[in-house]
Amino acid sequence: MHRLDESLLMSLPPFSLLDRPQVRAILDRATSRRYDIGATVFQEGHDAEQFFLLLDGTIRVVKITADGEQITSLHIPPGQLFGFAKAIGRTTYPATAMVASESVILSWATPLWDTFITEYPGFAQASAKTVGSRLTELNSRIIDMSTQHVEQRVARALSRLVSQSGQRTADGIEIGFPITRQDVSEMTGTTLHTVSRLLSSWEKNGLIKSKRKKITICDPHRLTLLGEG
Amino acid sequence: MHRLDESLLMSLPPFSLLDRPQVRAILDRATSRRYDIGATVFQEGHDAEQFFLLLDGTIRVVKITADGEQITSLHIPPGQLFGFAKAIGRTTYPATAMVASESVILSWATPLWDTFITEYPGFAQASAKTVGSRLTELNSRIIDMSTQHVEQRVARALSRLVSQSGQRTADGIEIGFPITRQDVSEMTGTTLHTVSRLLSSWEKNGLIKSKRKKITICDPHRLTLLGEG
DNA sequence: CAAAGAGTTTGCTCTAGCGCAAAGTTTTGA
DNA sequence: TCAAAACTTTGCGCTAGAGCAAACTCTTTG
Repeated sequence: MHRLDESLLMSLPPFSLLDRPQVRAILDRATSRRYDIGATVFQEGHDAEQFFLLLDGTIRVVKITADGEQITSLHIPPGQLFGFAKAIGRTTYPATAMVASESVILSWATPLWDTFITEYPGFAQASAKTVGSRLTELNSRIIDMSTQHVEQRVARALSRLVSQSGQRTADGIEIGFPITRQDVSEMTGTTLHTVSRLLSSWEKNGLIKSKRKKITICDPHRLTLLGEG
Repeated sequence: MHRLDESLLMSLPPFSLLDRPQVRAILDRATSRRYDIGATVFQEGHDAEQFFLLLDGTIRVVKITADGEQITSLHIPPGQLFGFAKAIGRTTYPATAMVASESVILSWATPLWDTFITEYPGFAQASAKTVGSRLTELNSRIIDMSTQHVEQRVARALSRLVSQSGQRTADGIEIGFPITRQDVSEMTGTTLHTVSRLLSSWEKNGLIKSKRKKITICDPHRLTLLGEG
């Protein structure tokens, strides 16, 4: 394995408050690995032996409901820590992490978490921020679900995805990883049928374009308006 | 103000990993205050100047939606820390905390958070647990909202409330603070009408008893079954 | 003790969106 | 190259539950 280049990584959220030697020290203890699409990084309930940093790609974090249905609880964009059970006082992973698009992931053994937290206050602060933003995100999803209609929820979900991992293309901004109607329905608490109908009608209005597993937002502004009901 | 008795408080979650002198030190820096029902402890968006520990009573944490509607994001039972913006990397409160039943609350100036965290690893660990359980709770509410019908959601909400702050009475277990149909509807993303209808029908079946602002679960087991659909 | 206020119940109507079914399309892989 | 598998679209009927309206009951207060 080649040595990781700290200068490229220093600007990532978890490291932004650290100086170069600190980042160097942390990276020197990391393992880097590439994962294919569909791979499982860790599974709900398993012992949290490692924590992770997504360098490139997308991770989908899913929970399985009592009756076997699967729902997507969040998407991790590159540059974020995930699977840090230690930070939330757990010893097992609370959800399953799957690779949504080919990813490069750094990992560390869980015991290092405490080391980093105590040795690098900047790291502690940054990871608190991450946890905080998850909390905020979940909260606003609950609000959405309790007050918004599905059209608005789907619009918002797409907006979020685009802002996390959108990529400019000729037609507009495209969601940076393969995503099915089913996926979107799992994120918004609806059915793939309804999502399909919505996307079709939006496509007719020129709001989006979509292929199989691909969604491109042509008019992000109008989409946002839709989401605000 | 009289001196707080550390021996009574040592068993509370935030202190359970600390020894007596440590708890003593923390308590010596706390301010204790009683709040009447309906009072506001802090408001969303305001500078987080303090963090809190609920000794007795109940706190309702609410968020206001874009269109002015208010939704209850969680209830704090006695013994829990709340308003710890620092722990989630924020400088302002992310929600509003209102007093749901007459409460006694300890508070500390926010800068002390860092002091406690670094000086008392047990405190850091315990607060991570609290954050973690909030995360878990929100997550499972999202799952509920996306997969369960309102009858099941309401059943679960009542179960949660009862397990957090239930009090034995002659008829069964009663929710330990005044709560309206409207409140329940805000917790479950439905309307007070639907909640009222549900409670009425449950009352006919002998599952619950309810007065104005009071709900008593006569048959907790059957309620749980209902919640599992 | 009246009168206002706060909370609850119930009836009725209407529709968003689910569930089911079936056919179309794209991709995979043998 | 031809199935089979995976994904998507569309149609149709149906119901959970929202929205609205109105009456009822308990509580507070002047």
